[in-house]
Amino acid sequence: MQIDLELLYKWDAIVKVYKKGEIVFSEDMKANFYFQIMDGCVKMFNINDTGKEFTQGYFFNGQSFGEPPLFIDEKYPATAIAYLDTTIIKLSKEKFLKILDEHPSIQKHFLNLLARRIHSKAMTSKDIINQNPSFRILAFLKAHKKTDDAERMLIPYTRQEIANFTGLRVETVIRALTKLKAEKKIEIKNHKVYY
Amino acid sequence: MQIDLELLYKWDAIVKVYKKGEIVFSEDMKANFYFQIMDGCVKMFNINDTGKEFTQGYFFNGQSFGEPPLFIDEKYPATAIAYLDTTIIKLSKEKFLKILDEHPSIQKHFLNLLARRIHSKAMTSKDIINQNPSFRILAFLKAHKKTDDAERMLIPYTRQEIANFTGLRVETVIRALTKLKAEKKIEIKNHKVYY
DNA sequence: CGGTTCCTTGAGGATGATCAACGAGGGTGG
DNA sequence: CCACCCTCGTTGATCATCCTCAAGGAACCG
Repeated sequence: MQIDLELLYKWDAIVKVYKKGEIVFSEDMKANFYFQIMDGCVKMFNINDTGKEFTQGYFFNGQSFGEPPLFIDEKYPATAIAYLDTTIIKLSKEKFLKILDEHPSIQKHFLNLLARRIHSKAMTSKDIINQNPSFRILAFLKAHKKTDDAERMLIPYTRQEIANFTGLRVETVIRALTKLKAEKKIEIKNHKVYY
Repeated sequence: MQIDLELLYKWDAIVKVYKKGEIVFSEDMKANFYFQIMDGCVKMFNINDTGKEFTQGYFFNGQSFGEPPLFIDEKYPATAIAYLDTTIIKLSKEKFLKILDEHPSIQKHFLNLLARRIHSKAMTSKDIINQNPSFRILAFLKAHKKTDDAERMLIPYTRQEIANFTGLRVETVIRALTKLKAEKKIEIKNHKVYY
């Protein structure tokens, strides 16, 4: 949970429901609001000239997203859409910045949040750029399995979604997964991937 | 300039000179220090299994680098080396965090810094992943020319360095640059690239 | 000058993208 | 309950792009 809901309400935050597929903000738009998910899921992504998607990330219950441009007066580098029907609480940029000023602990919280995001973006870049399909996918699986548990866990993404995260095509993902299965790096049961 | 030198000295920061090519920290190392460049240049990069480099970024006079892991107890995601003979002032993690606690304006400064870094990493990813060589290079040139000036400016990077930034091979960069020159998107005079 | 680093070009090859077709599963409405 | 549809997964064949390898040239520096 990022900012306490009580506090957000006190500052006149408004709650809005986005239908699945609805755009929350678009690439190159000016950033005017702080967004925090109360329920649902949001996807951030880019589309290139040929229509191929690159997924920057998914955000879930309690998480905020699209904050960096609020701090630095830059446009959004990606588009955010509701991946499911999603309830979002939003607060104007000015009030958000004021809350940070008045609550050092919240400011510190965002410092940590942004640090984690940079770290994960740096990891993502190095795990995709210059790497072969199997490596990219394995790195993706590792990153999305927070725990270091030895035991296998179900990966809740479709092959297309994995492709969008890794900059590959579906067919390439499928063929790489088959190879990884043969190498016992993953399991596939009933078309579901376990890592 | 990040943190005032006087303040750093007051907290017993130490100054160290790194010879060109010397490693400041390595990928997967624990983060124990805050680093700020007094003079010189530092490169952050990763090397993949086949020895190919991906450059995460260069840092110059007055800039700090490698801060995110200080906030979140993570290992460094990349290696930092002195690109030139470089003088760096370093402060222990604990004292760095204490300075932030005691100086809200500095904390805010880092919030802005990290926001800028995330933004730029998001841009880099979308400009590399799923994009063709010319597009990647053009995006790189645009990003490294801060000003929006119409006039051309000299790009101070070798073709190999551009390749390392964009995830391409030197030969591919050279061939793409030739094409871009023919399309008048860049100029090349005496082997030097202008954008 | 001699050496080093950087740039350039060509030929050939490998990898992942593309295109096309089909199969499997799950949900919905008649 | 079955038929249909829609999304997701799968496979094979072909293609294009970028990488690789090899060789040599240009610029720069002590």
